[in-house]
Amino acid sequence: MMKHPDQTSVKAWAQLLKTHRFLLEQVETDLKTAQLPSLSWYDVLYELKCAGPAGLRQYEISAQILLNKHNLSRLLDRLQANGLIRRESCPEDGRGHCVHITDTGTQVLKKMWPIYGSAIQSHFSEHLNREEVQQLSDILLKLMPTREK
Amino acid sequence: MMKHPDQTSVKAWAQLLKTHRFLLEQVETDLKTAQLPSLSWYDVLYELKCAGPAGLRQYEISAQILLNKHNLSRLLDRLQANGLIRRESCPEDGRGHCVHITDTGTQVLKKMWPIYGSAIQSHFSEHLNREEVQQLSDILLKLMPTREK
DNA sequence: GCCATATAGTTGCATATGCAACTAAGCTAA
DNA sequence: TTAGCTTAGTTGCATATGCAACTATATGGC
Repeated sequence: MMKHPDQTSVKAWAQLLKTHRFLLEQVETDLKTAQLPSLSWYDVLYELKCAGPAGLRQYEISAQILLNKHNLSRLLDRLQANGLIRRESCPEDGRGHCVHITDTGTQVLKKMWPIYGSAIQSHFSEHLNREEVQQLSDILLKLMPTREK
Repeated sequence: MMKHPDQTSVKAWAQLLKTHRFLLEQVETDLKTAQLPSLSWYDVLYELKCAGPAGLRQYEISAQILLNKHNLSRLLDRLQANGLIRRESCPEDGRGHCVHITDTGTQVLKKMWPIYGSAIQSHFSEHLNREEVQQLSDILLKLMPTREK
């Protein structure tokens, strides 16, 4: 026997989908207008930047940005073709690759942030007060799986 | 001069993207497992169902589900090819079409809801209390453009 | 060591999306 | 009326995504 959600929950869910779609479109448009790559590129470059010189394995990036491995593989192809990342063979695991951000990649990341940041500001933060931002963040976090050790 | 978002806002924004991606994947998987069509089909069918016998113009659907016209056009192609909707020429406007849901479409919608509903329940509502659901809904709504008359 | 099985990543194919150009019909105003 | 602009919807092309099958290496039991 399946439990079904109440009306309020359904509305909230629908609102989540709709608002997300709306905001994403705004932000992507801002990036495109500034002739910058899309968010998915930013995500990968950002993770690699945070990882530092050690780089990341593909499955780590995959887990981090919630993109499945086949799509990540091809996203990395594109990034590599544009010289923003480098794949190196992995000493500890012959199957895998260590992915590193290149200098060009770092520069692209630097160029993207002002636009991306101000898009977040103007489409998102500007419409909420401190408390709302915090509440939203907390609630969304509760919907994600708890990371077991 | 561009204003930039504070750290908390950026975290909340990132959480929005991530949680959305995570939940969508869960729900789509549930639908696929039950051998049902994807959410985008549901969205269209649902809007048409609500519209009743008068049907909807494509631009109305487009505005409602925030899907641009070219993609909607092809989504409708697929729905029509599967016999779930009907496009009729529009008496008031020779350029446009009136889109109607078929009986088959209504049946598909009916079959989808139990799965979709219980997916919303298990991946979404179940993890939040009443107050959180309401807060989330309200906050998300504030991020959407205010419908001017 | 050797087999079965699991994991990392890639590739082929079908489908979905974004963008720009297009057709066709309505609207406005001289 | 008709010329110029706008709107509704479709189509071609490039790109992105999902799914399943594949290669290659690693791991665990015997």
